[in-house]
Amino acid sequence: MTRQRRIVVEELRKVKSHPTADMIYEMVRKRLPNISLGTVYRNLELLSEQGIIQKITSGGTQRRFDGNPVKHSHIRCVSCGRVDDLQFETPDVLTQVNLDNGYELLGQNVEFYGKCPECRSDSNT
Amino acid sequence: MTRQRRIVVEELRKVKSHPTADMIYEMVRKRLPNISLGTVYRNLELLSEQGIIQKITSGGTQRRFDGNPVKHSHIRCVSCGRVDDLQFETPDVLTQVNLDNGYELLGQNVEFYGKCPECRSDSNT
DNA sequence: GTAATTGCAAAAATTTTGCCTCATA
DNA sequence: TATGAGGCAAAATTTTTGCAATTAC
Repeated sequence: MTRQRRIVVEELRKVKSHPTADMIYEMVRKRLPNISLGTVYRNLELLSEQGIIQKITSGGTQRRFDGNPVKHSHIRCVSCGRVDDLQFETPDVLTQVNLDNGYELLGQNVEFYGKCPECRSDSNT
Repeated sequence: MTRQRRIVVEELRKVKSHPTADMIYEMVRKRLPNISLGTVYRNLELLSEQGIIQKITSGGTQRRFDGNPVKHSHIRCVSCGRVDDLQFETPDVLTQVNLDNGYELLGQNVEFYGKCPECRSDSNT
């Protein structure tokens, strides 16, 4: 666990948002001005493989990361792409789905989408 | 509705899989050898804005598209990234979630993940 | 001391765009 | 025929990688 890796995790955990790799790069750079974007990518990849953070499925073009390793639901703004956590307990109906397609079911996640407070007020102007 | 756009839709509807833009490009190219990748991208974007097809949130680095404009659930293979449709009716508990975060709720989707038949047998060898 | 990691820069991969020509309605 | 769309190629964006130097344990 290098300094770079530790600080990537710390910065990611500091925010409740779900930043993209280059947002994280900018955040980390305030503390480690010499860190390179490649290192940030390499660490995000490693950390998510190890289950210390998670990659979240993204609607847009860029990946987003979540400092919370525990699966939970998100809501994504359809206007600006921002992703927030959502208090939501996965109901049993989801975990007990019966697959008939040959897949081994490993998990599930509910994705909500909507319009975030900022974008709502933008469209009111 | 040009020939290119029509054939993009036709090819996308032909498959039950959820191809990436360049997979669609290759499929369409068999019928229209001169089509350009840019056109495919432009049409996929337009068609999904118009609700004729949909972009689906993807775990990986590339976007995937779905020829079926009706929202439905998917299961993604954690090994190979392949995405299949899933017969699954959204339960009421999901549509009646009470948000307290200022978002306007527009919809929701359940994402399942697992290991596809091919990848299951790969790991058995 | 050894193996893993970093920084840097180049490359790869994916998506978007400008511009001029051509096709569609 | 006017407008929107296509083809091509360049650019922009996002992610990955090779390599020599450095760091963690």
